[in-house]
Amino acid sequence: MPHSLSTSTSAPLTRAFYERNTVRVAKELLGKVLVRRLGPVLLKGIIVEAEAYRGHDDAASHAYMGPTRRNQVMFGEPGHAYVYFTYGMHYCLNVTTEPAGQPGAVLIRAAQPIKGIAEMKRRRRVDNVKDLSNGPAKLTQAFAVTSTLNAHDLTLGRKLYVAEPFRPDPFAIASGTRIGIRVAAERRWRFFVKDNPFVSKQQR
DNA sequence: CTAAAGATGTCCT
DNA sequence: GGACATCTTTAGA
Repeated sequence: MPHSLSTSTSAPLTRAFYERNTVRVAKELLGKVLVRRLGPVLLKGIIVEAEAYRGHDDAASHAYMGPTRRNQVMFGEPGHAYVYFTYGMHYCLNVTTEPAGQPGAVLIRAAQPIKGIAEMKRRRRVDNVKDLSNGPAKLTQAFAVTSTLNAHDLTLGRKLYVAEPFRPDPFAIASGTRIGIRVAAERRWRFFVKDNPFVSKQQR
């Protein structure tokens, strides 16, 4: 996995993949390929870090208090993008999980770029590949994800989706506590590819 | 209506 | 290790 250069991918993951327990989906998203289509330009990265956020049982989740205008997509059909704006300047990308009516989302925190790197460098205004998408807001900047993609259906294979890698390399999964939260901080619902240099923070 | 915090990144010391 | 940018959303009055 750490040095996979395969850029071919298969069809988008189906609804059934997302329509399951959020923690499990978070784990299984590791090693999958995030694909962004910008007209003729194709951007791809292997997901190497993700966090699970649930509902009434998860005080750290946006959905903890119930549905609001911002989080409503978390309560909808699984397999859609949940993009929110935070800190007055950053976007974060999630994919929705669990059956419709039941909230859940997985925050995509980091990816290993494998295609469209020049375009990502341009968007990020940095030259080091390791700095392109090793963090949730860096990733959305590199992949050109903003609120216009909120609620986008990820099973259609259009502007944004997730797919199986063509030739997956084996890798080990590690878990840790979620980053940047102040409640429910004991839960180890952050998953990442062990020893992968594109993970945002390796500790814990 | 108002205030406070936020699933962060960058630059500085 | 810490300050700070910057503004939407939300909870609570």
